[in-house]
Amino acid sequence: MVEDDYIIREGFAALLSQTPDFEVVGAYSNCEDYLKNLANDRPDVVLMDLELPRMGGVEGIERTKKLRPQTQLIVVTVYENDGLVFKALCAGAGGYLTKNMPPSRLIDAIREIRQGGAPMSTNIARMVVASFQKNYQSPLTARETEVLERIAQGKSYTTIADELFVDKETIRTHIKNIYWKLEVHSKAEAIEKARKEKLI
Amino acid sequence: MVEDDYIIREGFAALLSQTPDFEVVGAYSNCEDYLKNLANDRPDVVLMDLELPRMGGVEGIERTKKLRPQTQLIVVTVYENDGLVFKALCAGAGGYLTKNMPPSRLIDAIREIRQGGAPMSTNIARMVVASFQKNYQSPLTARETEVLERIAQGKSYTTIADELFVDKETIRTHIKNIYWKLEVHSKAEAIEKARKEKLI
DNA sequence: TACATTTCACCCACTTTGGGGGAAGCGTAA
DNA sequence: TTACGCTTCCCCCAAAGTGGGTGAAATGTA
Repeated sequence: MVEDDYIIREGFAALLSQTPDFEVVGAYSNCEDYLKNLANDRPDVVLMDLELPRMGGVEGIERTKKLRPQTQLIVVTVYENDGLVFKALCAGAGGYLTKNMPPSRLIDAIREIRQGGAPMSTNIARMVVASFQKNYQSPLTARETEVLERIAQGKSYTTIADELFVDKETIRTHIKNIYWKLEVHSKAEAIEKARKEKLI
Repeated sequence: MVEDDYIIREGFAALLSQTPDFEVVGAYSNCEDYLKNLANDRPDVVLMDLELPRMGGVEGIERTKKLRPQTQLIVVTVYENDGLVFKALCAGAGGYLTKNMPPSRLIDAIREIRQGGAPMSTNIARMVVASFQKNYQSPLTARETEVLERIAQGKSYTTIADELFVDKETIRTHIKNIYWKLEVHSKAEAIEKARKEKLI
């Protein structure tokens, strides 16, 4: 466990220690000490806070996965901020809980991740699923979206024209209209804006 | 509810009907009939099977979201296939359950999605979270990965060179090495392969 | 009828791309 | 020490791609 708040850390440790089949092999207040002992502690599951002194939790997750890939990490934090959630998951977190949960949820979550699951708080799960879904009120037409998706795959105008069975000039017209609608002037800008607004 | 198996459909309908606060406004064996009655039924939550005669479940989800965006959909299926799961979520599913669950899970899931959650079976949640994570044994170096990520953002060699504070020629060398390692000969192929193998 | 969408055409100038070659400095591991 | 991989930079070439401009016809829909 890595958690800088003494009260919470000891509380969790006490809870887990008295649970059958659970053993707390380490409880640290910062990532540096935790990583130093990672090879010795050999944890199955790590509970990781994100707001930590010096090295942040996301970097702690990354380093853990590099040093000991089989380690499972569950983020336990107060942050429900989009960016942080996805950074933590990309870094290798296998679960994400917010601190407003009943303590029993922690026990369940650890069992769940050991059984091949991905324990998440309600809101986090929704954010994760929503990240797959497109914006339903796009300024782009169906055809333009189709073109932009292929642009985002790195395809050239010629390739796209062949795939859609139209002339290269048609694709160029679509691109011009896309740029005008998105108020951009290049592929990179268009892709960035489209991804940000979930148009593709 | 859209479910082509009579036994399952009637079983679920019976279960839900006798649960307090729940009302079954429609139980269909195919998407066509379901969509025809969608405006009339005005469901809060739809349980959607994926293997259906004629129109598939994924298209059913898409059409539902276009006709009535506020509708919440939970996929209930036997398929745990990667492709289908992500297609369903991209199409607009807000939850995904596999049929090997206890019936009580269905009730919980409907309550969960109404409270802003995203109910998922254990394995599905893991697949979804895993989709954010990179391949830890990439053939590419850190620098090459950095370059390829920017290529996938549609940036030109010149732009990438400026961002990384190196010469355009350096980027060209990296690209050549990336192409050689991935055994590809163009941007589009490199992006496709890198995304497929989760190198970026 | 008016409008949006989709399709195609031609002009220009500039950049990008993929492929070939070579090389120097750096650190690490055999 | 040697060898290797990584990162950096340089040169050549030809083909293709890109962004911007203007115009227009066919379709369907409100």
